[in-house]
Amino acid sequence: MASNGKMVKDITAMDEDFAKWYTDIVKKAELIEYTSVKGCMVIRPYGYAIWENMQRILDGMFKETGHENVCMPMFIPESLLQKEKDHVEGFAPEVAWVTHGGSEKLEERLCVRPTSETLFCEHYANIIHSHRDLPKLYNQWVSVVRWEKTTRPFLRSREFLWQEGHTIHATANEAIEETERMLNVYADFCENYLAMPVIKGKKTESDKFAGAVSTYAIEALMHDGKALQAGTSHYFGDGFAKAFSIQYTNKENKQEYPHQTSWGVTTRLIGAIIMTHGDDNGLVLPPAVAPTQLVIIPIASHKPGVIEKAEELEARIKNICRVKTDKSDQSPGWKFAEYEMKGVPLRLEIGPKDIENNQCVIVRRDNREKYFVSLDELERKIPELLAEVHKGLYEKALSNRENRTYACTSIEEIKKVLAEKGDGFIKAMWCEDEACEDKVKEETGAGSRCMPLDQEFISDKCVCCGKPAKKLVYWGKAY
RNA sequence: CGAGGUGUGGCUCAGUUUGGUAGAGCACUACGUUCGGGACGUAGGGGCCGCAGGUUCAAAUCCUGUCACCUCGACCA
Repeated sequence: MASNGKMVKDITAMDEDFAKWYTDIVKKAELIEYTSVKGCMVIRPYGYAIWENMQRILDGMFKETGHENVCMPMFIPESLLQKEKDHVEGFAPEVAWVTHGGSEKLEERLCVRPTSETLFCEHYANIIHSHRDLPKLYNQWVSVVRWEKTTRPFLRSREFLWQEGHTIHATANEAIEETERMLNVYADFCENYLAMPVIKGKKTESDKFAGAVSTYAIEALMHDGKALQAGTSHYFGDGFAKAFSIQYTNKENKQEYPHQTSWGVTTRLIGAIIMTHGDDNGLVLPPAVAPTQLVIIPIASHKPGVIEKAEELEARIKNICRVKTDKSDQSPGWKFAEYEMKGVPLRLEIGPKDIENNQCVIVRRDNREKYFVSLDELERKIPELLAEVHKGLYEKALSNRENRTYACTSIEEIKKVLAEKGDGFIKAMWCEDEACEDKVKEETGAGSRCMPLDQEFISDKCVCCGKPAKKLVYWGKAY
């Protein structure tokens, strides 16, 4: 029982308060516990159950798109990591090295995987010989390690859980299609299961994944106005294939280099949920991934018949939602606060008065709306309310994003908007010159987030240099 | 790695200026009364005051060193 006291003040306040609010939730909702290894966290059962639900849903989506799960080693020999130049340059600063096996020094040190492209490539080189061997559509659920300097639970930890999809195709087009397909799967997942609206877009050249030809991402806006990259999908071209000598014989009996992709989402999505839906009373979980979707709280449970009725209801509704009954001897008020802190979407109160009237009280977590529901109606009403909670969360998040998205046509305007209205997404045109991209970030603090797939026209001039603009870019401060 | 800050029961902190028996609230344990928004009473358990030296009759408090963590920069799913 970790929860105690009230939440830390207004979440819309300054950065520092927001950070405090966030770390408060991860502790009090019993999502994580810190460890003696800096930047590494224990994901507690409640937090892990959220991840398990995400895994189950995503895995189903991956199977539907024809992907198979595999498992690569945790260690990458240094020579293997170094085969692709851009890739190693991007990751070298943040990898952890294994230098000893037992008491003996290793001849070649091994890095703890920060991502597994190189391992997949080595494997592809072994198994791909003919066009008949393509495509290969793989995915793995593992943890990776990146030796970050500053860390924050779920958003940036030194070890984190993720899924990484890796695919290899005969043609560039097929690989590009795969890259876009998986980006859409992620967007679908975020919007329809996590109730979190996202912007689908392409990263700028300077913001690409190390070794990629192009990187796509979904970007979400947290309710403090900062952007969070919620998932990425990369197209590699044949760069890795060349570096790792992956070749196949095509139908004309010629040697060809295949084209690759990779894509991933991480436990960072849990952080995204906290910062998208959470409020002053704690966590708010989207029903699709909530470990408990409905908690039954008996009122005056010492009185005859109350516990029995609660148990009876639990048995009845356990087939239609994930339900739990709290029979502990805490006071009802304590329990209300506790399950609000933990973000349980629906609360069902059942007490002597209700039993007398053959009804119960159901309260929504997202807006605290109260419903008196006849006990005969539960099977119909509960799924309906869960769907409404999802809808309510999505709409609230969407309107927050819309209210915090500003179209600007000059650096001065960006500065003014950010100063007057606070952080958010800035929509502005760009000439595709990296110098302008850097200058906008330097002067306003807002970096380029992505070039949305749905391009809009705001002006024909670059927000920075005034030369002809080529792309609409979303800019923002990011986690 | 640069700049600031903080280390005192599980948590949040007071006490440090001016050295003199280690404190509070919450949490925890037991029993009883409660129960529709974080209940109440009674009794209890839990500390080398981050660590190491020094000054002193006496150090959480003063001095020196050291370590850890946090915030802000730079880097990042």
